This record gives sequence, structure tokens and C-alpha cells, in this order.
Amino acid sequence: MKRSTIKDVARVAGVSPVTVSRVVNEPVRVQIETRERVLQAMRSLGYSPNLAARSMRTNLTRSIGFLTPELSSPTNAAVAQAAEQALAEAGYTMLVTSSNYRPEREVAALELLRTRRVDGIILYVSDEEDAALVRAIEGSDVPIVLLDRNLPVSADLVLSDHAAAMGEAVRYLAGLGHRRLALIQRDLRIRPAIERRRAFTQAAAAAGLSPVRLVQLPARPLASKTLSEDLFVGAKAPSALVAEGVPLLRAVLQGLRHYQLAVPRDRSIIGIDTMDVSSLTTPETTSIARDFEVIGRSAAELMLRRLGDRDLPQKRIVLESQIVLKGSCAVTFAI
Amino acid sequence: MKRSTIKDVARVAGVSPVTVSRVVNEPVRVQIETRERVLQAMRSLGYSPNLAARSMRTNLTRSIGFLTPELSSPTNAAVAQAAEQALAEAGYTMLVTSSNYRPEREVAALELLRTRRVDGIILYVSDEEDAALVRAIEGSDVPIVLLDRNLPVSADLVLSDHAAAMGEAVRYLAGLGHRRLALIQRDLRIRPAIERRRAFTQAAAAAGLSPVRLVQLPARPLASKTLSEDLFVGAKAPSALVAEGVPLLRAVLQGLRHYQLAVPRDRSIIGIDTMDVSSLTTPETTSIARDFEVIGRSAAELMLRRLGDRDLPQKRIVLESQIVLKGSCAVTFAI
DNA sequence: TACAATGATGAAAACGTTACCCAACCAATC
DNA sequence: GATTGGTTGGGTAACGTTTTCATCATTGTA
Repeated sequence: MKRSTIKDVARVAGVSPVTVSRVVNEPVRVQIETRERVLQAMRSLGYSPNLAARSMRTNLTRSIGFLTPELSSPTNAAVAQAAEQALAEAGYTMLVTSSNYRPEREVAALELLRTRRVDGIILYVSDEEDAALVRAIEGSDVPIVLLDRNLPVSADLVLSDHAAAMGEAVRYLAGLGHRRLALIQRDLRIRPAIERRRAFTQAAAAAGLSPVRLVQLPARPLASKTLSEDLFVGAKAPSALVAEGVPLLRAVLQGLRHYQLAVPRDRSIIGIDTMDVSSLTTPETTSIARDFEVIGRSAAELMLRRLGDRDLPQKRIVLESQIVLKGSCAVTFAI
Repeated sequence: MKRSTIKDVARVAGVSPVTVSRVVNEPVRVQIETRERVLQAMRSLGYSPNLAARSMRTNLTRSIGFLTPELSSPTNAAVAQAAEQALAEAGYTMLVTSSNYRPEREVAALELLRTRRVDGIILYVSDEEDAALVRAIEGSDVPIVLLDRNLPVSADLVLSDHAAAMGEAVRYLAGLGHRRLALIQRDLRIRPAIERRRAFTQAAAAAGLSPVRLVQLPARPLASKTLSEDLFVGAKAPSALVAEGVPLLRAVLQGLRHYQLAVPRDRSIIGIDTMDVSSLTTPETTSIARDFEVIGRSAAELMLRRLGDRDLPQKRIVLESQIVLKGSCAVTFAI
């Protein structure tokens, strides 16, 4: 019941192992009838090359690591799936690891991927200011594609433009008469959160709406994201709430329900990265959306490009976000 | 800039490569001072063993394949993440592939994983009646853990009990006075869909509610899942709708909105596997829920158990589903 | 004291593949 | 007819581990 090797194939086909290897790797170099004989032998033996042996020779594993804080987040899962698809088409396998938002686990995962000798790593990190993490990435000797993060490392980048759509959203709310805005995020020190905050604040100031309210909730105990009362009641409660991600959109909706506030009559809301669940609410929730499939595919393409030539200049792809208008925002008469 | 090998470590530590190998793999067998010297050398060289070389000797890759029709589905992603976590703790890496609901791609993926020499495969398949797929699984010579599928192959199983909670749901609706029920699914020939259909029909018959309405929509063109008009209007329209998965729950909600039907006043609805998004709706949607983290972890545990001993008897784990009552069902007066 | 048993380490071979170099053959060219 | 050059194929070594067996030193026992 042993697996057949290149030697078995060679023996059956009456050639040397070298020729078999050539048939597998550079079919042009071997005469057509010989090749046929070899292919025939391969089929009859159910041969498939031993990648471990191959990569020991070539120092290539044809595998890419994908590291994310949370694979079960729909956005990350969508990116992972798209990346996997694109990589698979190029003959690469994807190893997935998740860190549960713990930088030290990301360091450990990088070490693991190093041990695995992956040819490259695509990653989301959960904290841009973790020095050990930055060192671990910098010390990694394979190509890196960084997803939507701002890190002082040499890597190709896939970024989203968070600012433009966020600015639009703020101006849209301002145009509806909203004066008090709140942005509700997880307290992560990562590019999307930071950019959104910045854009939110700036656009609000430009529209004469400052100060805005910035709420940041812990990322990790994902359960029980309860928002404080003064976000909903009292004279200073914001009339428009922008929530980042499905869990926080849910927290906002639960708060609104609890205080018996109706959307969009009493409050306007906008979701960010809430994808297809934006249409579960009544009315459907206006949201800022990105195409995660494109993000994942772009990451894979950057990686493949880099694997093709290490000396290429660094490249960054910036992908747009879009505001999708639905029915969750309305004119307000609060002053 | 070459990576250091076991020989480099051996040279620095003044021992033979064998001893280094022993320090790495069976630390007990080597004297404490020697071990210290070796560990020191490993650290100073930044040594990590070459897994390709190791697996060429041992025929073990310490990697597990995870195959799913759709990684971006939140339920599958949650299972994948939990499995990965549990596998990682045991020193295994997880390779992820998705088939996009195409059995032929699942066959190809199995072949790929075979080439990769994974030590085991955890998989969801997208069609229980695809003969080629069954053959491919049966022909795979590594341990298989099958997730919630009914296939004539030798494998350990992680199943969900779909029937009990579905029966409860039907009786609950019957108790509220509903006489006409509909179950809306994707048209997949897989255990969860089949079991749910069976349980739905049986429980309805037992409650004197037959016939029920069974709607099956194509799984693959995921966009534009539009439900036909007669599901919502007309004398025979069901008063209660049970929808499987987030996309179909969304389709139901959109239909209800379109025909200006309110939940729960005009229609009662129940979601299945809609997880945390059930609480995005107003009122929150009553749903049948499973713990996908437990599913993923169980799959990993079954796999690790099997890898520990191939001769163990096959095991199946059956995990419960639960109905979570919220506000989307109400007494009906329709007759 | 001699001998067996135990423990710690090393030498050599093997895993399956590819890189490198060379040989044989044939055709084309001078 | 000798030389050159291209095509096709093979022999050998090497990749970095672990396995197997042997060696040596040390301890315990009769």
C-alpha cells in the first residue's frame, strides 16, 4: 500500500527518474513518445509527486500563509476565500491561521509560518503599534502582503480608501440636518479605524459639526457590547450614529430598541462593512461598503507578482469604499 | 543569508546532528547540559527545523486539509476558525480550500490535498449524491472527518441534530395558530437540508398542518434570490415562514417588505443558522441556532483522536440545535 | 572484580526529488 | 571527412531531516 515514487514511474516507463521529473516540470524538453510513456506510467500508478521532497530540493513550498485576527468575521472570511481562490488557480495552497486579536499570537503564527517555509504571507495584524509584531514581520524573510495596515515594514500593500466614503457619509448626514454625530468603533489601533476616525472628525469639522462623539469599545470580549445610555438619551445624544462592523451595528440597534427609538424617525444610522446584512433591518441600513472579494484577489495577485520577481518595486493597491444609500437616514429636526 | 540547518546547530553546539534532532523531538533523552548547549545554539542561529525535510523522513506533514463549499459563509468560517484553533494547539497547520459548491472542484481539491500529503481531511461536501466525489473521498488514504453529511464512506462524523429543534419550531408555530407553513431552503442534496425538510414535514403532519410548502432555490447564483409572489400574497400564502441561512432570511424579509407585510403581525418568521444577525431585525428573529465553535472544535478533536490511533472504532458526535425564541412569531388569526 | 544493564551520543543510511554535468546521437556546416 | 551545435536522455550528488544500529561511559549487581 506504499505510495509510488518517481523511481517506480521511471521503472515502469523504462526511463530514468530524471526524465520523469522533466515530464512533470518542463514537458517541452522531452520527446513526445517518451513523454507519453511516462504519463501513461504515472496514470497507471496513481503517481503524484511528493511535495516535501520537491520543496527540500527547490526551497519552495508553493504555499502561502494567511494570517487574520478573526477568520470567522465575514469580511475576513470573504477576503480569505477570494485570496485562496486566486492562489489556487496559480497552483498555490493557502495556510490559514487566526490570532483572536492577540498580537503575541500573531508573532507566534509568523514563527510557525516561517517553520512551515511558506513562500509568502498575506496578513491582517491586530495592532499597528506592537513593536514585537513589527519586528517579527520585518524579520520574516519571505514576501509580505499587508492588508489595510500602516506598518513600517517592507511589503506590498492592499489598502482601502476609507476617507472618501466616510466624508461623503458625514456630508450626507449634515445635509439631512444632523448636528450631533457619533462614530462607534472597536478600540483597535489599525489603519481602517484610525482613517475612519480622522475622516469622520475632519469632515464633521468642515461641515461645522464638531465636536463629534467617538466611542471605542473593546475588541476582544466580543460578547455583551453594551453602549452607554447617554449615547441614546438626553439632550446631547447624537441624532446620527455610524457603526463599524456587524457586532457594533447590532449593539446600536439593540440600544435603539431598548430606548424605543425608531430608525430613521428618531435616529439615523449608517453601518460600515456590514455587507449583505445591511438589508436585514427595516428599513434597510445605509452603509459604507467595500468589495472584499476584490481585496482578497488583489492581495493574491500582489503576492504572485512578487513571487515572480523579488526585485520589483513595492506596489500598493488602493481600493475604494462606497456609500450605499438605503432608508436608515432621514431629515432630522433636532437642533 | 542562508537558513541555518541542523548541522549548523550541531557544529555550534559541538554535538552531532542526531543530538540536535533529539533535543527537538524527544528532549528527555538527552542530558540536561548538552540540551542547554543545543538550545542555546538554536537560539543564537535562529534555527527552525525544515518541515519539508522532516516530513520526507517521517511521512507526516502535521497538516490537515479543510474543505468547504464556501469559506465566506459565516457558519463555515466559524467552524473553520474553531477547528484551526484546536489543531494549532496540537501543533497542526490547517490548509483551507473552498469549492464554491462545485463537486468537481471538491474532487480536484481532494487530489490536491493528496499531493500535499496532508495527514487528514476535514470536509463539508456540497452534494451527497455525486458519485465521483464519494469515490474520491473513499479513495483518499488519510483519515476523514465528515461534517454534517451522510455519505457511504468510512469516516468519523460530526453531525447536528436538526430534527429536534425543527420539530419544536413547527409545534411552536402550530401552537400560535399557524396552519400554513413554508420552509425555504437552498436546493442542496445534503444532510442538513434533507433532515430539516423531513422533520418539518413530519412535525407539521403530526400537528395536522400538512401539506406544508417547501421552497428550494438554487444555491449557486447567490445573487438575486427572489421569492415568488404566491409565497406572500393570496389566500394560500403561508402565515409562517422558516428560512435557512442568512441569504434566504434576507430574501424573505425583502419579500415581506415588498408586499408590506409586517412581522410578526402579518407573518411569523423563523431563521435557521442565522447566528448573530438574528438580532439585527426588528423585532429580533426567532431562530434555530447551533454552536459552530463546538462543531469545529469537535471535528478537530475527532481528527486528532484518529491520528493518534488509526484502529479506533469510528466515532460520531451529534450536537444539538436549539430554538431561540425572540419576537418574530405571534398568534395568527388567519384560518 | 567482573559482568550486565542502562544511559548518552554518534556514524551512516535513507526518505523522494531536482540541479548539474556529461554522453550519445543526429544534422548541419566548413 | 572533421567539426560544430542542438536535442534527448542519464548518472550522480545534494537538499535537511530521522531512523537504525553501534559505541562508549557509567552505574548496579553477583
